[in-house]
Amino acid sequence: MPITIADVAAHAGVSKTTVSRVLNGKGELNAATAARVRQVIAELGYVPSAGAVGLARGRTQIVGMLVPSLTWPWIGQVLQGVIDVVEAEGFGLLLFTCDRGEESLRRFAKQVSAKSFDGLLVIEPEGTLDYITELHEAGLPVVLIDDRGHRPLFPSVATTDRSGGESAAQHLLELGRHRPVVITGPESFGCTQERLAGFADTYAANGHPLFPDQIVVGDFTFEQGRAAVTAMLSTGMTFDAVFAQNDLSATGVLLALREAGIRVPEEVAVVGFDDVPLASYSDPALTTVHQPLREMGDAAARMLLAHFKGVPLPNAASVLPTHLVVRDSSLIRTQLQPDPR
Amino acid sequence: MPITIADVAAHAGVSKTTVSRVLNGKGELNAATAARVRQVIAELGYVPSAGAVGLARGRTQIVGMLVPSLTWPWIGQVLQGVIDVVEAEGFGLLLFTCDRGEESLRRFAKQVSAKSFDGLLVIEPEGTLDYITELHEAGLPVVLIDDRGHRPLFPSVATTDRSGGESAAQHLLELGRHRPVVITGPESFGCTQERLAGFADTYAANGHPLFPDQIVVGDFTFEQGRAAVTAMLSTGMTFDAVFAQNDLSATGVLLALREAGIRVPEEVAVVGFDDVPLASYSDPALTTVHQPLREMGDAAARMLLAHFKGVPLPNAASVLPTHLVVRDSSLIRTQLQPDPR
DNA sequence: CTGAAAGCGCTTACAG
DNA sequence: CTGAAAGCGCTTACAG
Repeated sequence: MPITIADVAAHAGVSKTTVSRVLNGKGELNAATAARVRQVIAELGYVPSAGAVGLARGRTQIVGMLVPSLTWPWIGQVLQGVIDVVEAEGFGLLLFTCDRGEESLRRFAKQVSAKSFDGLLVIEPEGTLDYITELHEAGLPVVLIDDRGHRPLFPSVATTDRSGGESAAQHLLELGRHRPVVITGPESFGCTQERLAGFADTYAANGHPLFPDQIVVGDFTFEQGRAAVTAMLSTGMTFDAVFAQNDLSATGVLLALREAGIRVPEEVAVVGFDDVPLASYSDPALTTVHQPLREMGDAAARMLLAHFKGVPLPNAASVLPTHLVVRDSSLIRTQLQPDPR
Repeated sequence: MPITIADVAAHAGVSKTTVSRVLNGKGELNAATAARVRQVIAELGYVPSAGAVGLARGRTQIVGMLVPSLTWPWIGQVLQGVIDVVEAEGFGLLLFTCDRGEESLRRFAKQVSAKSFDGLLVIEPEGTLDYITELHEAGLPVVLIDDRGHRPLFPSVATTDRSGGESAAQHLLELGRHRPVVITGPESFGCTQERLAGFADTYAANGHPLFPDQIVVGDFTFEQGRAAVTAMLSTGMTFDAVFAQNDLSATGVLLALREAGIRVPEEVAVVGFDDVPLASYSDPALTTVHQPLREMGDAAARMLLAHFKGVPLPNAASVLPTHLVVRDSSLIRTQLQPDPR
C-alpha cells in the first residue's frame, strides 16, 4: 500500500538506481529525467522509508540522548536547545532516561548495541560515566553535556562553574558583604566543587577567607536550603549573604529568611545559580548565576552533527560562559519609582 | 566488524532461520539447539540490529511523541510518565517538537511518511489538530494527551478540568468566600472553558453567580497574573478570592497581592491549577488543583502499546481525575504550632 | 525440528 | 547518463 522507490521508478519509467540518485543528488544525471522523476515523486507524495535508508547506508539519521530525568526544570531547557538543531538538520531525537537502576542501564545498552542511533548526547546520570567512556572508546560518537565539572579528554560542552562562583562572590563583595554563607550541591558533583572554589578563592583573595562553618553541604533541594538556613539561625550564627548553588535551594533560603523576619536584601543578600524560570518568580526575584543551558544543548548537538559531516570531535570541553543576573534578592531597590507597598 | 545474525548462526552451526527463531521464541525447536544458540549469543554479546528487524517486520518498535515545547514545566512531567512505560516495554521514544511554524510541521510530516515510528503520542501544538486527525484517519495509531478539553471520537487521555474548577469553587465557598475573581488561560483553549464553567456553575448553584467583571481573560503567564490583579486593585474593585487557572499565573497573583499589602489567605484566598513544583515553593504555598500529568503520560503510552498488541484503541477520552491540594494560600494556619514570624 | 530462499526498501559499486 | 545486481541484517512463508 505505501508507495516505495519501485513505484516511483515504474511511474517515471526509470530504474530504482536513477530514482535513488535524484533523491540523493549523486552522480551526473540528465536534467530532463531528473525533472521527470522529481515530478513523479511530488505527485505520489513519496518519502523514502527511514528504516530502509538506514539499513542500506548503515546510518540512522537519529541522535540518541541520555538524561537522568525529565522532571528537573533545567533539563527541559537543554533538551529544547538540542532538539532545535537536531530537527533543523533533519535528524530525529531518540530519548532515553537512566534512573541509575541496573535495569535501566541494561536497557539502554541494548539500544546502543542495536545501533538505534548514530551518536549520543548525554547529561550524565550518576554513576554511568564509566559506561559512557567505554562506549566512546568503542567508537560511538559521544558528546557529554556536563554539569559536573570538566572532563579532560572527552568531547563535551560545559559551563564556567568556577567563574560563576567568582562572579557571585565579586558581586557580594562589591555590596560590602563580608560574612557570607554557602549552601552547596551534593559534594560529589564536580560543579559543586567548582562553584565553591571560585567563590571561596575570591573571598580569600579579598581578605575574607571562608571558615568551615560558613559552608554547608546541601543537596540542591528546596527543603534543604530552607532547613539549612533555619538551623544556622537557631544557633545564633550571623551572616549577611547566602550563596546557594542552585535556584531551588536559594528559593528555600528566601523562605527561611522571611519566616525568621529577616529582610532580603537589606539584612541578608541571596544569590542562586542556574537562572531557571523560578528565579524570576520568587519574591524577591533572585539574583543568580545564569547557566547557558539552551546554548549548551545547542552546542553539543552541533558538535555531534558536525562530526557526522567529517569534522572531528574536539577531545576537550567546549566551555560556554555563565553570567550574573542581578535581581532584587541582592540589590536594594532605589526608591526612584513609586513602590506600591 | 559488528556481529550479525550470520555470525551467530555460523558459530552455533545452525541456520540464520534457527537463530531468528530462538531470538523470537517462535516455532518448536529442539531444546539442546536452542540452548547452544543462546550460549553463542551470550558469548558474542549479540544484539539484533534494530533497523534490520524493523525493516523486515515492518514495525520499528519506536513510538513518536509530538509536543509543542520542552520548556513548559508540566510537559516534563507528562514526558516522564510516557518514557517510563515506553522504555519498560522495550520501545524507543522519538521526540518531535512543533512550534506552529509551517516548516516544523512539514519536517514532522516527513518523519511520519518515512515511517520512523509505529504510533504517535501527542500533546497538541496549537493549530495542528486537523493534521493529526488526518494522520489518525490515514491509519496511524494516535493517542492525544489532551489539555484542551475532550475530543469526542478520538483516542485520548484527558483530565477532569470541569470538576477541577468545581472543586476549587467548592473549597472557596466552604471558606465563605463569596466574591471571587477568576483569571483564565487563553480563551481558545478547551481547558480554560471547562475550568471556568465548573467554577462559575458551582458558584451560581450556590447562589453567588459570577458577574462579567469577576472574570479576566489571561494567558497563563506570571506577568499577566500579576498585572491583572494590580489592575483590578487600582480600580478599587474588591474580592476575597482569586482562582487562577494555572500555577504560574497564580504565583503572579500572589506577588501582586503582597505588593499591595494584602494578606493571603486572610484577606484574599488564592487557588491555582496544575500543581507543578512551583506551587509548593511559593510563599504562601499554593492551594491548587492537581493534574495527574505523569499518570496521563503513563496512560496514553499504555493505551498505544496495548494497541500494538491487538487491544483496540478506545474511540473516546480516558479521563483521569484532578484533585484539590490544599495549602497555605487558602487555608488560614492554626496557631497550634509555633510560628517563627 | 530445521533450512534455503525470497523479501522488507533502500544504496552502491560495477558495467556499459 | 543509466541500469542490473548484490548487499544492508533481519523475518517469514514454504518445504522437508
